[in-house]
Amino acid sequence: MSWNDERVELLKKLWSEGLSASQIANELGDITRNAVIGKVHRLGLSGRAKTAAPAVRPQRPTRPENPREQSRPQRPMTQGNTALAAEFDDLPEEAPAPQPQASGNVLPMAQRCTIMNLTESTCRWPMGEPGTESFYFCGAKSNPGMPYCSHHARIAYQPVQDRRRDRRLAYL
DNA sequence: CCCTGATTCGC
DNA sequence: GCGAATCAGG
Repeated sequence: MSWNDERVELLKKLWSEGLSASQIANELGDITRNAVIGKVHRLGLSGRAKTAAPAVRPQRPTRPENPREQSRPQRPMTQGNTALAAEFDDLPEEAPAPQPQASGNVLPMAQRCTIMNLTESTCRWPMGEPGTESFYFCGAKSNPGMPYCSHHARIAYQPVQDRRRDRRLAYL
């Protein structure tokens, strides 16, 4: 399949809505996320919702030799749109009761992810003993719609893991 | 290991 | 222009 106007338009829409490349690829069908990303770049709509400027120069270390290295002019990077209003669609009632690990040594207080530090995208896997000073949260990056990071989500939802990222595609 | 976007380059 | 392969990272 190729990029007709409809597909490009849908791509723009979904991309601006904050869907990931693979989600969009999945939606368009018969296309990979690489194709989507490539198209996005060609269309010049890359770079949405970045918090800080990483400023890492690309650098392709192991590639077939590249004779002339051209200096790259540091793109201005106009980014906005930081917040993607995330709503809790459904925190599962079948909430797993993860067993907190009672370990001897815990993170220093300064690094702990407390309830105050939790955001939409921080893993809420409890660590330490609840109700005590040693209690905190995993705090790693959680997956969209999930209260846990991918690691802990695996532990949490072992048998049934039906729901995925298809919720928002229901109306299409 | 799952995922994310970014980049390069042969086609 | 296209996108697989690759890179860098969460």
